[in-house]
Amino acid sequence: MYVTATQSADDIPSTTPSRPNIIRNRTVTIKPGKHLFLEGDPADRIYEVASGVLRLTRIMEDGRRQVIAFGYPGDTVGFPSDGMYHTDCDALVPTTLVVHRRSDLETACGDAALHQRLLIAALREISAMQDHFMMLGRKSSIEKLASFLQVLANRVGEHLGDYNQVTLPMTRADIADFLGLTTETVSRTFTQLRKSGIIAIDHVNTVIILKPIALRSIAEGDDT
Amino acid sequence: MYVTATQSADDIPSTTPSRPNIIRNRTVTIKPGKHLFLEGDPADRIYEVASGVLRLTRIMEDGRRQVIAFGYPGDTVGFPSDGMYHTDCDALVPTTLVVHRRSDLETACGDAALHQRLLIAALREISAMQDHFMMLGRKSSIEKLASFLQVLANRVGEHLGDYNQVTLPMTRADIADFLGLTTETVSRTFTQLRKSGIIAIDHVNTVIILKPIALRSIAEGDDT
DNA sequence: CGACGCGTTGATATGGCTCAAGAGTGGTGG
DNA sequence: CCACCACTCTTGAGCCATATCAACGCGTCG
Repeated sequence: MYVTATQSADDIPSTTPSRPNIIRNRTVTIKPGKHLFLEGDPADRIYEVASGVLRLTRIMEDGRRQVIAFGYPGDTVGFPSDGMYHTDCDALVPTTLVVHRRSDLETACGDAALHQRLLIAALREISAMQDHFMMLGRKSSIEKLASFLQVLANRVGEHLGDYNQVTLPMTRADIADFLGLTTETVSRTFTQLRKSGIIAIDHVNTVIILKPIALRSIAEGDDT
Repeated sequence: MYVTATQSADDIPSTTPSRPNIIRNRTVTIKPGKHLFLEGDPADRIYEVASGVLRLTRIMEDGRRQVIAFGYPGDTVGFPSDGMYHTDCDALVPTTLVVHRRSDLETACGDAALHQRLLIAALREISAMQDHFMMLGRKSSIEKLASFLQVLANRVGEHLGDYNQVTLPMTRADIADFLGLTTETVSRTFTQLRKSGIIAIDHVNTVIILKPIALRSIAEGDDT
């Protein structure tokens, strides 16, 4: 019962608050490169990622970009403030989303369990962002990249024999803008991790973690 | 009816969810240097700053510190995730707080208006953190400091004739750890803004904004 | 008065940026 | 199937913004 392909979220018909879940929990899919919403758009919907990967970005007038987050399955995006979105959001790969209405989060009078789930997601978001602050403000480039791989490995790593394999759907530029670095530095740092035997790089976007403990100790800064 | 001085928030008696607001909206004050909570503490309370200034910090094992936020009147702190706090929180000046129970946020079955207010605060927090990301990841030291002063001036600036005066209750080290810089760089950047006539510095912790437009254009990066 | 914490300033070091060139990769059309 | 093009990734060389190390002034407090 998916709404296929390029249908925009805005095409979803509104339903009255009292309607049952079967209508409210609509699903949409979006294609790579397509925007789910833009900064400043009125925020009527909240999205849970069911499959795929989203990219949340902020852009300054002069073009400097910050990737705020990558949205993986289980993540919720589109929390509104002042009734609008505060980031751009697009898809890195074909992505399936469960659509909720903003009122599902903001008013408790509908589905209480859903309301609770969205709220918990917002609180988890705050916590995750606090981690990210430490990363952006106080970590070296190698610590940043190690932390990044560490988190991805835990969340979406696939076991490959003894090792953990991570597929990166984003470009080096995306990683750079997420970590507050340049693409060149990200590339060099990948090389550094590879040459020290901590990771192996299959195709550019496939990383195998050979020494998870070493990776973790770099990420935490126990190392130097 | 304030709970004075050093009484910890944990001393507040629990009330059943159905009890009226008069008990639930308790107020506490904490003194400078005293901790309201620490990272990892079980999070049973959420606090609204009524007066004063709080400091929210994260510390790495090797001592590196990131100031996550300063909590000014109107701000809400202590959003829990996994049932615990994820930052340390202490006071920079004597601070008065309205105490809410975690369940006031997490369950909608009590005071609906309060629930709503805490929820909005959480969403505003997410939005504010997104701004901060851009600052940490992509701005130069002078842009960071200009943004910081800009935000403070808007929120807590006092009009002083034609100018806007901001009192800084935090040290240079706090500002540095908030902006992802060192105290030396913060100090030098203050000097730079002062020498260019954009701000004046009265006592160390009192800044007068002489050229708000110039400050803003630096903060936004319209400048270079 | 002395000691300590904080802020400023100077000198030097360096991590990550910038600029530049080339190598890999994927898509497209002939 | 191959040639070409566009785009991404990698690597190198040099530079610059910010960190680091160090000295000193100033105010506060015991």
